[in-house]
Amino acid sequence: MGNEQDQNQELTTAKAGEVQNTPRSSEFMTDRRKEILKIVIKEYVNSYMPVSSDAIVNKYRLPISPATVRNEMAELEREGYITHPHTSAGRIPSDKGYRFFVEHLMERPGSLSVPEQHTIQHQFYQIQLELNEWLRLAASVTARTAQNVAVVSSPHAFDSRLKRVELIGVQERLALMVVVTQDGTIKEQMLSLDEPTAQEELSSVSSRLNSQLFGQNRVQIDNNIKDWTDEFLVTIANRLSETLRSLEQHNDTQLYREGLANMMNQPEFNDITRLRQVMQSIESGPALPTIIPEVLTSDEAGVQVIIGGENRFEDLRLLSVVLARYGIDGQIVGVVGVIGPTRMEYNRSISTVKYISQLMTNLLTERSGSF
Amino acid sequence: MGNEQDQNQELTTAKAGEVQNTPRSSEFMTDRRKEILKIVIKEYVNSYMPVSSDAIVNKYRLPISPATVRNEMAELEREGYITHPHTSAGRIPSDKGYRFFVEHLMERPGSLSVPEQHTIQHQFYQIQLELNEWLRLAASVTARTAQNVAVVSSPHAFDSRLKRVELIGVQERLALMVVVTQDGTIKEQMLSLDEPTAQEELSSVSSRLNSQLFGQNRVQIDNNIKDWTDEFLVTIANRLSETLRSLEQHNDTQLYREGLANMMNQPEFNDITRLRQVMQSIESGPALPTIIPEVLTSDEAGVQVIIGGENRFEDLRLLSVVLARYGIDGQIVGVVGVIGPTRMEYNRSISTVKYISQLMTNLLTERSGSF
DNA sequence: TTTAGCACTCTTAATATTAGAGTGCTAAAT
DNA sequence: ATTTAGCACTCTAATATTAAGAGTGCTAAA
Repeated sequence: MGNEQDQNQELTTAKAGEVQNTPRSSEFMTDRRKEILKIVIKEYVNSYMPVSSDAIVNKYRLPISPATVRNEMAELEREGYITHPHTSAGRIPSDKGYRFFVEHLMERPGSLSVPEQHTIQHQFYQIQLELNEWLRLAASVTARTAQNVAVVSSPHAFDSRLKRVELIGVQERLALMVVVTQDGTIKEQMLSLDEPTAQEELSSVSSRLNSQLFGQNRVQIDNNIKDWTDEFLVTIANRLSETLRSLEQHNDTQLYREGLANMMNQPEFNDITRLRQVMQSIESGPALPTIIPEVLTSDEAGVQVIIGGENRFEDLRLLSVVLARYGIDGQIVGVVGVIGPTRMEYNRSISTVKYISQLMTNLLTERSGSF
Repeated sequence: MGNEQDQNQELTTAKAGEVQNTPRSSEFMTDRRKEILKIVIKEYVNSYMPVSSDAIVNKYRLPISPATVRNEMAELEREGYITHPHTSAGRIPSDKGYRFFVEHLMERPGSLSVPEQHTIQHQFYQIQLELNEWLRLAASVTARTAQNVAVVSSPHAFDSRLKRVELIGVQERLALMVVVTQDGTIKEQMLSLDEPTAQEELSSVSSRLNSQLFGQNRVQIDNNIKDWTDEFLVTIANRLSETLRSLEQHNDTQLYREGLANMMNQPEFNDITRLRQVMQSIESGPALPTIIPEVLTSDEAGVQVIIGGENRFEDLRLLSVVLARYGIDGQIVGVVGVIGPTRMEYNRSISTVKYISQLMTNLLTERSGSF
């Protein structure tokens, strides 16, 4: 409220605007146009109602007339930053408008508020120790904080090195193999054995594997066992190597989704067709499985924003995705993100994703000490 | 088609019906009325269209007139087995009608078709070894087979006995504890330690725990460690005991849901309000967390069917739930189920749930050999 | 360059109209 | 004692009609 009034003081005529402070990146985007675009987005994000020239002038007490605003909006539309749903409707932002907003207009996404940080930290403290569920819980916290759908991918290791392997007999011919890697990943796998095997033998095998293969990655292990002779030992070592390989492959990546309900209630999804389309995109569409590996390998380290599919993902047309990597680059990384309607609070989503990815990185770092 | 014609031969007059074969359980439900109810349900399940007297007579070539059918339908309605959406619409089954159908009219749900069984078995073969994901995969297979939403609860143990515990150093003061119980459950837990501790010491502790506490449950362990003196050993043993307790408590139960998309496309959910309501019930409603523990402790061993919430669960009003227990009674059990609109193919859902619960039981049994 | 004024367009809601589907009831037929 | 033909009646669903109002774009004046 007070905020809006402050900003209006910069807002007199276009000329005055152009003369002012910021080194303008484009001839077209005068300060006044920026301001109008900003207001259109702000209002539309809050209300999901097309924004009219009158409303802008009245609500924000601008020292210019609705007609002037209309002229400017017409220009903004010509350049593709906003549109009309129909002739006699107010303006709504286009994807290009959101893009410009996110890059130039939005207040720099700061941190979340301190109380919020505390709430999240508190929840994370509990997550920390619950290895099985921590990704799901992280997704759930993210969804709640960003008030949208959250996705979290299980972390993917680039070079898994054995920290420890245990073999536990389950039945005469069935054993459980638990593999822990240097980066803290745990993978369980059942092995069916050709011969009945006692726990003593399994223990002896695992202790030999531990002492001889500790700290090695898949390639080293494969090399190492080439000239081993004990057939049983080699069989198990092979299974171990396979397990490490499966960790490095993407097909092990799991995606946790939470908070569909948050998004479902947004007014843009009062249209049943859209709601269904959007749900399916998120549950089983092709976009996420494409984007996530990209983010994992991207050079960009920070938060990435994809608005309305950005012409690449048809099924994300109505959605925006805010993503960041978490983990330790080059060793073990995953993705955490927020999905919502293009009309989302970008600032909040970005802050959330940034903060949570940070926390998740800390957790992983802790867990993967090279101790 | 041929099937329907066969059945019609029993269908002449009400009197003839009453005289016939089956020992009738109620005065009211003559064979003819049963047949009509059956047809109404069958048609409605296929088409989601209210079923008219004419349609019944024509499509099934009944040797009676539409007027007679109307009279019978009026009776069925008076007794609450079917209803009208409005005066000039055909009949649709009520929950009571579905209930009667499931109990008396439906062909006994047999097994799934052999090819289907093979498909499922094939998928299960892969699930078998993937311990981390097997529940999710089971849910996913169930959803696909029943063409509805599937839920699977993680199995809950009544009396967890230690099979093996391993401690793996992660950082100086951070260790990973992996607990495997007799019934094959694996639980990982991070421990933060008061003092820096080397792997050797951790290994020595775990081997002592293994040898002294093998096969014991939480109570026995608590008893056992009372007079231990090694402080560190006691600390760890306590954490172990806590972990076993958490396995026995319900708060560890996780619910896997799959196939929301299947249900979303049903025509009854063209109404956006219903769709949202139903999604929320399934994602976060109170009904499932109430029902599942009931099923876990119920005397009823077979498949249970809850139609339209059966007056107990307001948020399931539009849904039916088909549930069965899997696992080993008294040791470790979970729940697998199918959720869909009340207008579901009960036969198929029941067969599916029956078959899958069977397979899951086998898997668990295999895994929990008292070897 | 800005703005007042105004014609114009399009949406949305409300209201009417109509055809047809399917029933319930009555009275005749078996 | 059932069953059925016949028919009046009810309600839906689709389509058209109307009217009010929101908000624009354009023109001409400030």
